Order: sequence, then structure tokens, then C-alpha cells
Amino acid sequence: MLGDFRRELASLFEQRVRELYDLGHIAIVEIPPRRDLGDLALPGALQLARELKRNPREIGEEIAADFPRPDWVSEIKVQGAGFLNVYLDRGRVAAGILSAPLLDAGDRDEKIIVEHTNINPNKAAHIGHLRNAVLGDVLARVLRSLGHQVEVQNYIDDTGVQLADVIVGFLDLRGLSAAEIAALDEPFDFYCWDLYSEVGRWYEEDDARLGYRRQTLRELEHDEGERAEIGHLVAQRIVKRHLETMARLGISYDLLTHESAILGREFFTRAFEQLRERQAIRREEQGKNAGCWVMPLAESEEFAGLEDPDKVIVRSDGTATYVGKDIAYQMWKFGLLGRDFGYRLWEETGLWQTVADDGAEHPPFGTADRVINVIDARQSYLQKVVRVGLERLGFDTQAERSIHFAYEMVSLSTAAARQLGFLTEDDDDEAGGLEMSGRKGIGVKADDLLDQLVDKSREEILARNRELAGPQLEELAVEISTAALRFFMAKATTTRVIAFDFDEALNFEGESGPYLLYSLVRVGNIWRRLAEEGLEAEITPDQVAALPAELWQDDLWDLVYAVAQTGGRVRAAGETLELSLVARHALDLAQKLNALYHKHPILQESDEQMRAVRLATTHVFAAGMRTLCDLLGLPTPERM
RNA sequence: GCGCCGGUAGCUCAAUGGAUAGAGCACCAGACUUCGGAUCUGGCGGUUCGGGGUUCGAGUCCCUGCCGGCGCGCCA
Repeated sequence: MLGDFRRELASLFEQRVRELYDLGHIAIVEIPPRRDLGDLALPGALQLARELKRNPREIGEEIAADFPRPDWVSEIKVQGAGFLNVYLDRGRVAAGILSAPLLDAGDRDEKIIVEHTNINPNKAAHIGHLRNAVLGDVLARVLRSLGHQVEVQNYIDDTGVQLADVIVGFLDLRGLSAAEIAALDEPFDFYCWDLYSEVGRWYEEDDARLGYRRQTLRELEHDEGERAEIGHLVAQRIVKRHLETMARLGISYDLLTHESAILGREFFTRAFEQLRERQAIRREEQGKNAGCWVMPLAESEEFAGLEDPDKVIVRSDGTATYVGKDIAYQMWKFGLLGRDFGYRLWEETGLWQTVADDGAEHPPFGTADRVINVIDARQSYLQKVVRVGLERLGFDTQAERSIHFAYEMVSLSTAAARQLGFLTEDDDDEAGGLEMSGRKGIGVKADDLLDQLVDKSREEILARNRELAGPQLEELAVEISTAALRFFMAKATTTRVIAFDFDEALNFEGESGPYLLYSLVRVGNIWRRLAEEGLEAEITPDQVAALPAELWQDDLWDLVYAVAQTGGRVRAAGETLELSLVARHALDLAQKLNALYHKHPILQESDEQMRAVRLATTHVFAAGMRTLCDLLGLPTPERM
């Protein structure tokens, strides 16, 4: 709705400029910073001032005189230096919000693959992984709401060093058999968390032990022997735990892509043929990369200044590097490889996984128009190499549509690091906190944090003397904790490092998930009480449109207008990949609602029309807030 | 050395190139015989890291310097 208004105003303005000055002009339509400056603003006169060598205010007045007035406009004024400020018909906008969905999906049917989570299957998920998964999940929801077809993939590196190290831990450090490993109690991922960091220390004691790692990697790569078998077992159990952790937050996937399947289906062999044919890679005969196949990067401007301008794609022992495999995988995602995975269901749920053999009957996967990889910013360099790889193969459009959704990492605040014993009181404050490290066992496990959030939620519910107990209490506590965590991760700008702090994450006041939920619960309470009093809790768009214009006081309108901007905000979030826009907009709505709540009581209002306009505002708010909660994946309990 | 990201209130952070730079936390003072106080109102708090430039207009764009984080492997 608002988008249409803006487009129409722009074209009317351009027409006026053409009539008056015979100039081609591209009109900008802005939302003014303050309410008294109108609802939409055109700063065109300021831009024209120079060209026409005239006072901008004068130009503004001239354009405003005889400016055509669409019926959704209530007033047009020239203000400030010459801004053309447009005031909307408030009731009409409110009624519009109640009569149509806030997000119009459009008719694009582009298929987008979103890859996220991607946790190494060798230890418990930590809070850094939660940032990735929440961003990926919200992104998928936003893209779907914009009408795209989205396939969510979670990449499992089940042949890499990290998994190998835990296998070494089980076999060579602990001396456990496969049966004993299978019999270990849950939480298995917690057990591995400790084992993994122990293996790191064990290697340091004696370099020769790294031989176990090499042997394990070899067996994993060829999928043969006891170590590979244990690798499957460990990866299976860990992935299961990761999926459970993510399910606690309402995060799910369409497909688990196993690196073992990429190897087993010889994806890289196929990619390698193409890379060689197109001369994107060359074999190095001498120097430090002798015997390797490398991709020369020197000629690309974006790699200017690299110490070593060549990226190794195939090692001297003939195996593919991570980047090599990733290029092959990326080609498959676009349907450029001419080869496919086998697929099988993951433990009989609706989730599929790739397998090396031919698998079972399955729905189609891959072959997307656009690929978005949610991977932290530390991997920007490698993601860039993957994209260049596609370019060198001649797939320019696909390279362009290979998007690295880069977000900054999560570190531990100094306070959190001290609480967990990773820093002592004597350690100096480290700027930006302490970096998490799975290898060193430094971090906050996702499930531990979620448990704390559930405890805190339960405590808060009980403090409000609700007669709630048993499963209902637990369900609500889980919903509130989910909202707290998801909102905490979603509100952060992606380009900023999060210094994780317990006090901040566990705070349910102010800018928090529970604050959002509470605002919706409040309007629900109003409606319920109205019904109890025998008053009307519903209102139709026609009734809203018929309300006298002067009833739409400024503060009510502020909220209505904010809701009207929801569609534009969500579109901007999807286009710029700055998902915090969605979270911040939700926060804005909640703050406005809560302010009104105290100022404009509904139940005690005796004037029927006054009550109706306030009631209409609550419905407009709920429409906006529910939409945003869905996008953010926040549950919306009726009471809390 | 080169590249990417940050530097805004005591702290954590907002601000599609636009009008008087805003929130939350913390601190202080308040909120009607209240639709639930997980709330609200007010107060305190700013040389937007420094220096140039572009622009009618710069926290925002360009150049430069400084500070912090992260990358730049035959690891992933």
C-alpha cells in the first residue's frame, strides 16, 4: 500500500517538474523524521535549486500549487527549506492494513538455496553457531514471505580434521570400541566437547600422535576401515544432537548435505575436469606448491596484494582442498555439475540427507537460481575464491548470484569469560572479549544457555503468581526462552561482533524477545476483557474507514503508520540481508504500543467512537506484530 | 604488508545522504482506587576517533591518519 503511494507521488512530482521547468527529474520520496513534517516527503525542490539557481523554498511553493491530490492524501504542505510534505488519510491507511496482508508476496518464483548452521559434527553447538542458525532461519522465512522458493541446506563436514580428532580421542586416547561409543550416555555432544579439547592437548604432548589424525583422515576420505565406521557413528549421533538443539528454537532444514557424499559421488572429479578444460587451474612444477593444482588469483583485482597469489585446489597427494570441494558443491547447487547426490530420509522425519550410493526415491534438490551461504565473516576470503572459481569456469551469472551472507562472530564478554572460568580476575580486560574456540573448549554450549533461559522464564512466570504448572508452565517457559534467544541474535547488526554477556542475554526487559511477546499479550488481554464486559472486541475495515478523521490522534497514528511501513522494511531486509531491520521494526511497534497502552485506556473509555479508534489501533498493531514474529520465528503465547 | 569489519551517551547499540543524532541497560525521581508493573513518564548523560574533501545538506560518501577485531595455509 505505502509502496504504491510512494510510486504515485514520485510520478506526480516528476510530471509537475516537467510541466513547470521542462526538466527530467527523478523524484525521491522519503519518510520524514518527525510527524509534524508529514507522512511522506519530497525533497526535490532542494535538488532543483542549484540547477534553476533559485530559492528552493520558492520552487517548492511553485510545485505544490496545483499539485494533483490523490484521494488517499489529506494535505500537502511546503515546509522547511522547501520540502514538499504529504499527509495521508489516516483512517484509510488503518483500514487498508486490516483488509489485506502486510506482506505482498509478489509473483517471483526464483528458487534460492540457503545454507546455514554447518556445524562440524564433533562437539556440542555453541552460541556462535546459534547466531548462524538464527540468521539463516530468519533469512529463509523472510525470503519465503517475499515469494521466493527456498531450500534450506545444512552442510555436514563428516570427513574433516575436526571429526578425525574426536575419532582419535575415542580410539587412541580412550581406547573405546565402536560398541562402547554407541553405548555412551547422552548428551553425547557434551562428552565430545570435552574429549575434543583433550585431544588437542594430547597432540601437543607428542607430535608423533598427529600420525593418528593422518591415518584417520585417510580412512574417512576413502570411507573404509574401523575409523571411518566410527566416524559415521560419531557424526550421526552428534548431528542428531545438533538437530535437537536447533529444534528447540524452531529451526529445521530441508536437506543435510554430507561431505562424504560429495566425495563418494566424485563431485570434485567432475569439477576438476571442467576447471582443467577451462584452464582455470594449472599444475605447479616447482616452487613451494610443486605437485599441486593451483588457481592463480593474481589477475583478479579483488585479490591484489596477496602474498601468495595462487590458491591450492588439489594437494600434491592428489586430494582436493576445502575450496576445491566447495567449488564442486556450489556448482551442484546451481545445477552446473551434471551429477547428483543419492538421497535418503533422515531417521524417518521429513528431513532428507545426501548419501554416496543411489539412495531412494526423493523430491528434487539443488539447481537454484540464487545461492546464499550463511557463513561467518572470517571465511570471506574462501567464499570469494569459490565465486571466482565459478567465474573462471565461465559461469558469470551464477558467480554473481553466489552470495556470502557474512556475519561477525560471537565472542565472550570479559564478564562471561570470568564467570565461566576462562579468565581469572587477574587477567586484564580484553577489548572485545574472548574468542570462542572449540579446540580449546572455550565457549558457551547452546543447550546450556537455552536451559538457563528456560529456568529464567519459569522463574519470571511464577513470580507473576500465575496458577500455571506442569506441562503448560514448561511449554510457556520454552516459548518465552525461544523468543528471548532468537530476538537477541536477530536484533544485532550482522557486521558487528557480539560480545556475549549473560546479563544481557537473560534480561527480559527493554529490548528483548519477551518485551515483544508481552505487547501482543496485552492487546489480547484487552480484547478478552472487552468480550467479558459484553463490548465489541472486533472491528471491520469498513467501520475503521468510517471513523471521523479527527479521532486519529497523532500518537495513535504513529503506531498505525509504523505498521504500514512493515512491508517496506521486510523487503529492505531481504534485499540488503540486514535482518536486524525486521527485529528493530518489531521493537519499534512494541514500544509504541506500550506507550499508548498507558495513555489510551479502552475499557474505561465511555465514548464509543473513541473506543473504536483505539480498538482499531490495537488490531492494526497485532497485524503488524504477528507478521513480524512469524518472520523472526518468535512464538506468540496468549498469556504470559 | 595487503584485505574485510568496527570506532556514536558510563555500558551495549540505532540512525534508506535530509530537517532538533535516538533506544535499551545502569543510576536518580515518579505512575490515577490500573485493559497485568516482563510496562510507562521524567531526569542524568554527545566535539558521532582526529584531519582534509565532495554536496544545497555528511554520523553516513571520498582521501588520509590513529585505535580495536578478523582474515590472507597442500586446516576447514
